[in-house]
Amino acid sequence: MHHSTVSRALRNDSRVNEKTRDQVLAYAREHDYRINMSAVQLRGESNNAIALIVPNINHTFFSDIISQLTDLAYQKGFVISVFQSNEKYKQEKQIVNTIIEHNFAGVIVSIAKDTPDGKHFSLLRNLGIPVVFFDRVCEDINAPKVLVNNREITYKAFEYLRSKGFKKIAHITGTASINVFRNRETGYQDAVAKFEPSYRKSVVVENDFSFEIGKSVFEQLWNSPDRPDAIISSSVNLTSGIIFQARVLGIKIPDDLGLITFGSMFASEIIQPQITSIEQPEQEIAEISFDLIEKLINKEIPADEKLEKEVKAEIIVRESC
Amino acid sequence: MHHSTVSRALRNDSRVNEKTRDQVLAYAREHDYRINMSAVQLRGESNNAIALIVPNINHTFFSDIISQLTDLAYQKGFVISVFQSNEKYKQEKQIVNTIIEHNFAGVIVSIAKDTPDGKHFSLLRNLGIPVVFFDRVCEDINAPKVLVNNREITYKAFEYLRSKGFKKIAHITGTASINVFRNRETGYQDAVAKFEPSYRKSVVVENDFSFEIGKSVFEQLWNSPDRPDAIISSSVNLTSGIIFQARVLGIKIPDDLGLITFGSMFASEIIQPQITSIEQPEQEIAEISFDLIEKLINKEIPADEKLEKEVKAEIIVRESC
DNA sequence: CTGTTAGCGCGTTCAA
DNA sequence: TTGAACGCGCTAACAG
Repeated sequence: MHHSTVSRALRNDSRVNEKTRDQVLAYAREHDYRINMSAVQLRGESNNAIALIVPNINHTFFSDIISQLTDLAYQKGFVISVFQSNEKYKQEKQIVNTIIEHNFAGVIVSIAKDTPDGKHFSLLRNLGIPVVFFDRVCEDINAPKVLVNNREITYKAFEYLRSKGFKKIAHITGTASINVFRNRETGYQDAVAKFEPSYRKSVVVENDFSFEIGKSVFEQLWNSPDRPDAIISSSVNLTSGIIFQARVLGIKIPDDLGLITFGSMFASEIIQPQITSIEQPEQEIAEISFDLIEKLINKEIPADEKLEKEVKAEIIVRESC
Repeated sequence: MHHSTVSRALRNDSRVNEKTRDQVLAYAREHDYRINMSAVQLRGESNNAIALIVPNINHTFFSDIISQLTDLAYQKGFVISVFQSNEKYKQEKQIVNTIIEHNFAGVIVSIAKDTPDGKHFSLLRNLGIPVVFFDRVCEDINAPKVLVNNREITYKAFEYLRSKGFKKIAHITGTASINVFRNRETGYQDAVAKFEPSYRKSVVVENDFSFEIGKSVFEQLWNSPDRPDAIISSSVNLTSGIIFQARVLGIKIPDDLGLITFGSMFASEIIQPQITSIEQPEQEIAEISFDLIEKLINKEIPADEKLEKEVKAEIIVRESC
């Protein structure tokens, strides 16, 4: 039997005799035959592996999205391959090289903190590998993007704190070079301008968000002349530090200090007081991102489409303000 | 210039003229030329992508190991590609198929809860792709394995609880079909036999460990005739539920109930009381696993070597017992 | 329905 | 030092 007949049989090509096909399949099963994807890809055939690049796997927001995407992809016959940039532009570029070399079908990405531009991603697209950005995006490149309403929700968080009687609301967030944190800051500034122009305090944490940084930033803030009576925190790691240090200093939440945090605290049920939080719709982000990359791979959308989808975070009211 | 000269130049083959090589490299850079890995692999060349299969990305133990492995791999020029089996044997087999089809250099794996045997992994090896198991392993296959001293540490946890005066120590753990939980149970049974033969209570949770399951299992246990005065819990998710429900029922930890949990609670600093925990050396597990897969890939170890490395978990004493 | 041929991009021969 | 020819495993196109 000729190998091209075998090839057809294995792909259930209708032109092959049933008996022949069954014979081939039986033999293949018997001998654990596997198609060689390298050869398939060499011929330019499609490929069902999608690369997912995240700054940090070890972070609830991203690991939730990874899980969701993996499940979605399986249902559609795709495989998600996860890469961690570790917040480093350099590693991100290395990953992009690997993706090019391994000829992935598409890429879903949330960029590292210090990624200055999207040249490496343009390159991907020039080589025919479509890219979808989510959450943290490159602004100098036209590509489908899934964004969170950070500006709006921060504004609303401020508004909510005010409605609870807090007057001196501070904002602890990340570097303005990332759209996510810049937009939160804009929302904060807008709210300050609207509601309480007399108090304004933003703390920008350039380091990685951590428990320790949260402790020290909070203590410094508390002991400064700008002592706030409420805080909007951009990260659960910082928030843990804030809660801990507040406890150390004998500060009562929410009596002495109101608190709203972006992100959900693991086991938030057993932390007292339970922290009011801004929850981002991870599942929706995953769904939209996957839908977009699938359409790009199938060329239903051009790869340089300027397409921005916004999803809405929401405030889950608990006990901290 | 002939393409084979170009090929040589790109690989820094010594037989090519320096001037020619520089010319080629300049041109390649200029045009963003990338080598086509499919073609390379088709020729049977090596490949620097290592697949990592975990039951759940969204779980501290595994996401820590993923992070560690990713960093280690980068330092050695490898790329880690993470796959989530979602605790499903079926998905695990699909992943193995993908790995075969994409011809990964090697696989590091911790198996799903319902994986009955290691046939799919034997297949990998028969096809020349080496496998290293860590934590949850297949017992019917000879391959390098990285194991945690679960039996011993559970025994010690029991011993420690006893030293604190607890008499009725229960064990909440997972299905005995997984080596990890079976060994913990053995450690528990050994300790019971040694120290306190009059009380013995194991609860095996077959479902996925979750906050809700933790709540209900604990409440049931507390209201049963076998009410314990201390618990060793196999999962932080279960533990959260236990803590929550204990609070609901007005049970004081550690006064009414002693508690030791496997795994670290996120933000454990702000949970009161702080929970005494059994911490597994994620970094060491990652290092040993990577070292083993690297040696297997380089054929410094035969792929079917029966090689078991044991790492030691340790008890971090906090306030819950 | 099945066989034949050609070529995907690369690296390895062998020859020049 | 370079070029030409071949084949890795597969599939599309064409021929039978």
